[in-house]
Amino acid sequence: MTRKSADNGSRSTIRDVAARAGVSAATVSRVLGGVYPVSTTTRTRVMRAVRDLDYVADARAKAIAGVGTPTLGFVLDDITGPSFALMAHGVEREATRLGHLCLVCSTDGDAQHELDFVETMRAQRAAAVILVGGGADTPDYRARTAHVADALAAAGSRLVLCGRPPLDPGAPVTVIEYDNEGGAYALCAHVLSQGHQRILFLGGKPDHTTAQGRERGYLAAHRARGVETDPTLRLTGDFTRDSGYRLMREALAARLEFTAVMAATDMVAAGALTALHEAGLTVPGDVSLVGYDDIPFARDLHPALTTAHVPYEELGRLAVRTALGRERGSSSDEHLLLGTHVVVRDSVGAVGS
Amino acid sequence: MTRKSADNGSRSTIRDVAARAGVSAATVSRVLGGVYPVSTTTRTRVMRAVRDLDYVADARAKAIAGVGTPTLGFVLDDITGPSFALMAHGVEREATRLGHLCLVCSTDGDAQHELDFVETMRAQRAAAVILVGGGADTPDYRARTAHVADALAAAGSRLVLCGRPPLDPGAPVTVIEYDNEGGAYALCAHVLSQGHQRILFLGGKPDHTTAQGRERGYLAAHRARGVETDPTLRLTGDFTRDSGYRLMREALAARLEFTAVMAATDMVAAGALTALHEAGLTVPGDVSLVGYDDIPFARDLHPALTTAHVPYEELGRLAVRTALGRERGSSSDEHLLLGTHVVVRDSVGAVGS
DNA sequence: CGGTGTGGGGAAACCGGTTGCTGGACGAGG
DNA sequence: CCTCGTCCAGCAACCGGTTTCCCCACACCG
Repeated sequence: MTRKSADNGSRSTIRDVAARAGVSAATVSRVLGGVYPVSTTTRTRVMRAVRDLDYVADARAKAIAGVGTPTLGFVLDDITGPSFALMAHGVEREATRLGHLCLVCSTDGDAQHELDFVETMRAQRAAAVILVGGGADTPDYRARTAHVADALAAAGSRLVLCGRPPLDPGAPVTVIEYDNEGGAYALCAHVLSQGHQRILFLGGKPDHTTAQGRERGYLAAHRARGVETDPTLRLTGDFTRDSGYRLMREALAARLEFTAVMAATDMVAAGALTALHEAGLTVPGDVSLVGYDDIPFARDLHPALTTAHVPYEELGRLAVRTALGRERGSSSDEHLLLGTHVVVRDSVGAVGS
Repeated sequence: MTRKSADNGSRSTIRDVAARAGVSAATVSRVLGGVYPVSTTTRTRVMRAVRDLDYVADARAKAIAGVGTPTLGFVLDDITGPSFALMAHGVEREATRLGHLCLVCSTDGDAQHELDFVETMRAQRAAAVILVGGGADTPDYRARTAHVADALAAAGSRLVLCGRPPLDPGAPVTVIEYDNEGGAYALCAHVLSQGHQRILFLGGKPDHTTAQGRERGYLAAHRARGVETDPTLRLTGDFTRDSGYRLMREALAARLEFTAVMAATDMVAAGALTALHEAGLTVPGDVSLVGYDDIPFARDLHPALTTAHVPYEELGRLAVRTALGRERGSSSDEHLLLGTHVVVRDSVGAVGS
C-alpha cells in the first residue's frame, strides 16, 4: 500500500512489470531494450505483462541513464509570423525525422525571456538550442549570447543562430543566415530598372539586423545605379502588417513623393497595399510595390506581390542538421549563408507606362 | 578518470559542486532547493561553487525525483497554417505563463505519426496532450483516440481535443470546440440576405468534421430561408490555398452558375480569389466571396474578406488552462463550445446592384 | 562421470537529483 | 558543570530506469 500501488493515477514502473512477469527488473529492461539474449518463454511473459499494464518506460529516467531521445530547443519571436512558422515547420520536421523531440518557446521579442528559456534548455540537457529571428545587435546582446553559447558548449550542447546577428568570431556558435542585403539589392535593382527613382522604404526597427541588411541592399542598389537616395523616404517601424499599414498612411498623409514602395517584409507590404487601396491608388498602376520573404500569401495579394524568396523551411531543416550532425571539428564555428532570389509577380510596373 | 572527470563535454553534477564547496550533495540540493535552514557561510560557499562551475541542475533528474516543471505536448497538422499558428501561439503562451514546457509535433495529417507522438508524450509523462485540428471522424479514429485517452488518463495525464471531433461520451477527454455550423450558418445567412441564391461552396475533405460542420451551416441557412441547394455547387478539396485556387478554376471552366462563393477556409478563399481575379472577374462586383477563420491576412486581401472570426488564440489558451487546472471532478469530461461571429468586410455585395 | 563452456537471469551499482532521519556542535539555562 | 534544545549538515534511501558483474544450470565433450 505504501508504494507500487496502481490505484491512483500512478503509472506502472518497470518493477511492476517485473513482478507481474515473475522476473527481475533487469530482465524486463533487457527484453524491452534490445539485443541481450533472453529466452523465448521469458520474453513472451514479459511482453504480456507489458501489454497488460500498458507500460511505457519513463523517457526521463532513460535519459538520465544515458539512453533515450535527445531533445532540442527552439526559440522564436512569434510563431504567428508566416516566415517564423515556415522555419518552425522545417525545424520540427527535421527534428522528428532525426528522432528528436522539439521544445518550443516564443519570446515576443523579450530578450530576458529568451535567455531564461536557453537556461531551461540547458537544464533539460538539450542537444542543441536554435535561436531564430533577428534581434538588436547591441554589445549587451553579444555578450549575453556569447555567454550562453559558452555555457551550452561546455555542456556538450550547441547554440544555433538562425537568421540572426552572428557573434564575434570564436564563439562556439553555428550561424545560419540568409542574404538579406543581396536579396534586397536584387529586388531594388529590379524596381530601379523599371525606371523608378523615388522608392519609399518601409523598414523595421533601426537596430534590427535583418532590417539593417535589407536597407543596406536598398541603398547599395541605388548607389550602383547612381540614383540618389532621399533619407526622408526611409521610414522605420517593425515587421508587422499593422506597421506597414500605418507607415503607408502616414507617408500618404505627408504627401511624400514616390513611385514605388519597398517593404522590409511581405507582411509590411500587405499592410501597405491595403492602405494604398484604401487611398484609391492602384498597384502597380499608380505605385509599384515589393515585399521580402515570399510568404505563401504573397501570391494571393492583388496584385500578386513581387518579392524575394527566402528558403525558410530549408533554413530550419539546415539548422537542426548542422546543429546535430557536426561530426568534424566538434568546436568549429560554422557559418552558412543561404542565398535568396527575387520572384517577379505583378506588383511592379514600369514608371510612366 | 573513470567518472566525474570534466574533460569532455560532460556537465557538472551536483556532486561536483558539493566537492568543490566541501559539503555533501544533500546540502547543495537544499541550498538550491529552497527553504531548508542552511548557515550563511555554507550557503555562500555553495553558491560560489555553483557559479564557478556554472552549474544547472538536470531537469530530468529533478522530474524523476518528483520535483520539476511538467511539460505538455502539443500536436497539430501543420504549423504553417495561420489558424494553427494562432492556436499554437495561444497554447505556448499560456503554457509558459503557467511555467510549463511545450513539446510540439506536427503530423502533416498522418494519423499514425500522431499516435506515435502521443505515445512519446506518455513516455515523457506529459501533464497533458493537446490535439489540435480536425480529422476524419471514422470509427477507427474514435477507437484509437479513445484508447490513448484512457492510457493518458491512467497515467494521470489528460488528452485535450481542440477543434476536433469529440469522442463518445464517457471517454476521459477534454473537448474544446468552436461552433463551425453556427458560424457558417450566420455567414451564409448574411450572403443570402444580399439576394444571392446560388452560392458555390468550396469545401474540405468529405470526412473532415470541420468541413462537415461548415457545410451543415451552409445547408441549414439555405433551408431556413427556403432556398433550394444545388448539389453540383458543393465542391470538395482540402483546406489549402491551392485547393481553393484549383477548385475555383474548375468551377469556372465548368461554367457553373453562381453569384457568390463560400469557402470553407480563408486560405481556400484566398486561392479562389486569385483564380477569380485571373479570370477577369471582380469581387464583389461579379461574384461575392466569404471565407472562414478570420486569419490576420483576411483584411489584406483585396477586397478585404468577409469571414467568420474564430478565437483561435483564446482556444489554445483555454485548452491548456482546462487541461492543467481541472480541479473539480478529476475525471469529468468537459466539453466547451466557443462561439464564432461573422466579421463583415468588403467581399460580398448585393446581387444585381 | 566430471570438467568446461555457454546461455539466461538476478543482485547491485549507477545515472543525477531529493528528502527523511540521525547525529554532532554549540549556546543557553539550571 | 551538566543537561537540554536547536541549528545544520551528512548518511542513506528513493525516484525509474540501465548495465556490469556474477552465478547457476544445462549441454557437451573427453
